[in-house]
Amino acid sequence: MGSSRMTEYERRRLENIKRNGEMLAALKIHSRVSELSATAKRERAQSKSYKRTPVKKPKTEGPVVLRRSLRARGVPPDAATAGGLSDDVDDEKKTKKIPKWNPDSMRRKSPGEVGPVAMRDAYAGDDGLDHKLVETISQCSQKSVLSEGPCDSIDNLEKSENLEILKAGKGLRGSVDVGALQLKSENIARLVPGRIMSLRFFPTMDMQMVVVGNKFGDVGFWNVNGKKEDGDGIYLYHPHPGPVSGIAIDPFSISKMYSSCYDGFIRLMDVEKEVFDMVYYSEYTIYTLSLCPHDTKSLYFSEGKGGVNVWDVRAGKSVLSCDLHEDRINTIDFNSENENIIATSSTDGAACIWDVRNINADKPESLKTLRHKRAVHSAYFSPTGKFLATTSIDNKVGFLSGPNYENTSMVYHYNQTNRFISTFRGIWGWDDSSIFIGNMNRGVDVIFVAAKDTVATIRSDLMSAIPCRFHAHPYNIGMLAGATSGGQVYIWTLS
DNA sequence: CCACTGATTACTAGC
DNA sequence: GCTAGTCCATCAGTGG
Repeated sequence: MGSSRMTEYERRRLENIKRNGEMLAALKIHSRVSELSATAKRERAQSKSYKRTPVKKPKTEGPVVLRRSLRARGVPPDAATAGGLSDDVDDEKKTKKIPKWNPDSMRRKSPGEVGPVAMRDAYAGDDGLDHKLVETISQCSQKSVLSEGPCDSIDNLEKSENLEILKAGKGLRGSVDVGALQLKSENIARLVPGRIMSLRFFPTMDMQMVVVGNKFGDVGFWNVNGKKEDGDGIYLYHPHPGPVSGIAIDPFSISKMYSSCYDGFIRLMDVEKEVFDMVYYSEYTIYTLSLCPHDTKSLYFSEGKGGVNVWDVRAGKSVLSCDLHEDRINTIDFNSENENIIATSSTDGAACIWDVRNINADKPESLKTLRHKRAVHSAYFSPTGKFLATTSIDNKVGFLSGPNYENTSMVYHYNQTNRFISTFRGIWGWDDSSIFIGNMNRGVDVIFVAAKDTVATIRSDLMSAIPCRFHAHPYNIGMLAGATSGGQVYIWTLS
């Protein structure tokens, strides 16, 4: 590499930075929200943060063997070891390659083995609070059982559509003035080290609990109302050996939380048994995980290059396994009005709507396909199910509408994140009016369907990083969580 | 068709 | 405050 090449490289790099700066500047003009804070010194709000045990000695184990997705290599499912727990422990597991750039994954015994892991063994904090999370969730589930419903606050609701929605395990609906969403300093915390890949609220009104999964296989919990003596309600676990790609909590039993991992594992955190149980393991990379809302024994997840698997947790077997896309599937979402209808988004550039009762595994045909010019990173149905919103790195957010989703509209949104920032995914709030989506200027853009445009940007001086993954609290209208690639979580509230 | 290479440039940990 | 390290994303370009 000669010095003249370096100079040329440096020049191109500066040009790129300048060009991106101009793009951001254009975005700023577009936004109707004050940009006063864009260059202002940001206050660091890090009073709350995860705590972990000291780094254990890195253990070098045996010969290094790289596991690769068989599906990605075109090996048919029969030839793979995909399947349930009856399969023998894969020897490769014990010699799994530990990336040298990831000291975090070496700090303790990696739970990359088949079988249950006790929650206390997976606890990664050093504060002696390893049982506090169990107590908190148990108390909450106890209440739910007594009230014979998802929670005991149903009586406080108007006897309306919302009651039915709650009983069905769905989220509540309602409109929110986005201008009223506030980010308070006590609602910011760092839950895990490194990049957050998945984020969920616990579906209950009895507490405000978020859980995140990061790139190192850590899972962090935050009881937002947790007391200071309880570690601010922040608890860190390490149940997976690699990136946590999906989290799903049973809306009828919040003591059951599923999580998936790039390394092919699905575990069930069962608070009653106090273990991270092994539910599924295969050679394929699992990119996303979803729980069927009305049939919570059915896990839907994506495998390898374009595959979808539907796993019956009770029976311990697959009820459907087929290739729906040409490349990795990034999200699977259920239509709340008709839960036989799902939407998938894929790196192959398509977002598809399917009827799960009618998928021919040999020749699957979608009800509807929306094509983007590049990879699609999410496809989510609106709260009523009447719209589908897609997010693609082709800098478009797509909306499908109409009785058969025959109407398409594309809205410009800058979706270029670099390799250190997770991709943006536009998520719905509590009604069909708009979606929330991160932007590279440390804000949350609100795109209104009717306006086909970004009509507001939520910003705060307290945000020190880009929020890229979001979840709207299913039962607490106006409570929005955003996660960053540095392990932080922001929670906006209405008051 | 696939495998590989190179560029990208936000954030945090740690001095 | 500043700097080094990050490296399981993604795309474009290449070479077989």
